[in-house]
Amino acid sequence: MSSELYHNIYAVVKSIPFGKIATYGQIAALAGLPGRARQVGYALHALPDSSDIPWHRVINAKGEISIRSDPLYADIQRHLLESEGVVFNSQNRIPLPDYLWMSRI
DNA sequence: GCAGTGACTAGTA
DNA sequence: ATACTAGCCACTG
Repeated sequence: MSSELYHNIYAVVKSIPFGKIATYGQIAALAGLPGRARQVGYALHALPDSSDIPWHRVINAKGEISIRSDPLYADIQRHLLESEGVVFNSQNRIPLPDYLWMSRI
């Protein structure tokens, strides 16, 4: 099932540049779903692995990788991000001001 | 149709 | 810094 809003979410995620990240809340707001960050997570969850959507560039508001039912994906996501030059700090977090796609200001 | 779940977030303590 | 809470709403059984 692919509603127009889901399509919108995917379009926004696709527009995140290489080496940059965005939060679920940002994606929701840009896709016309202010305050519905959970729906972004659900939309990405419904994505097939073969998708060309850069889902790994979406992280939570703390700069951490959100764990799915299968924790294996956290490793995959981290690896994908590191291959794009994203550096994690000592707490396994991404310094948001350094890599955030769009400023929160 | 109702209740539980979840790749979330901002607020409060 | 961590822990808990309310709000959020599509999806699932």
